[in-house]
Amino acid sequence: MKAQELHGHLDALLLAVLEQGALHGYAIIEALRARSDGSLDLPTGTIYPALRRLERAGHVASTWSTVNGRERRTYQLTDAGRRALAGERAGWREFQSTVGRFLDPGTAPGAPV
Amino acid sequence: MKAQELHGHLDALLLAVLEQGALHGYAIIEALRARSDGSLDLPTGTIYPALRRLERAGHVASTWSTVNGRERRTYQLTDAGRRALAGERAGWREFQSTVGRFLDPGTAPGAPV
DNA sequence: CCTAACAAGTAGCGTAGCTACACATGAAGG
DNA sequence: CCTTCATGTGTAGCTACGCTACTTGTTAGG
Repeated sequence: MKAQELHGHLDALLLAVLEQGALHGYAIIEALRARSDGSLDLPTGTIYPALRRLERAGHVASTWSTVNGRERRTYQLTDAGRRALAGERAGWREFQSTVGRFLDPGTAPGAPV
Repeated sequence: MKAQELHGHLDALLLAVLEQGALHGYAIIEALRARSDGSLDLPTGTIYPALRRLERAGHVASTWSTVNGRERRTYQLTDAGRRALAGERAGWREFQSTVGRFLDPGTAPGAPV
């Protein structure tokens, strides 16, 4: 999948992944790849800056820990992040229904696929 | 709707609108606004360059005409454009399903909205 | 006359994901 | 022992693309 299409939706994906439990950056990349069956294979140069953006926005918080001599920065959702995720979900639904109206002819929004 | 999210999907929307018949730039903007119930209100600075991109790519062709003393540039889908639209539709479905896997099931475990 | 709607267009900006690096440790293999 | 790979974090610079703000021109209405 062309990952450029993610533009504007990556934050939502990161928040959604972290919703199921705190993870460190590298694990987030693997989680995205696993849960998307390999469709989403995002480079570190995309994920790390995105996580710092989310932290600066207060949507995630990070804590350092050392595992096997390696430094890990584990990210967890904040309350604000959880609220942001809800907003992102609403935005996604609107986006999906709006674009779908043009690209999914015949598929009524809300109808079971 | 935040229109920035369109990133990478605008071409598909334009092709989809032109699929139903040739239109000039201004009319395309109005068609997008109408068919999206006002959600998509795109500025000319977005549409005109996008149409020239599509023309350069060979996905649309344009013809000038004069209506009421006003110059109109009418765009119509080419065969390549029709094929491109089919590809964009496939891409959209994949994108939708991939992102949806992260953002859609979230409402299930909590409370039905 | 002046403003608003119609119609097309460009220059320059900002956001954000990508490429290509650098750096460090631990495990595996020759 | 040394190399290579997987793990793990991070930055600098590039590029794509939609947006803001502007210009040009015609017709219609107050």
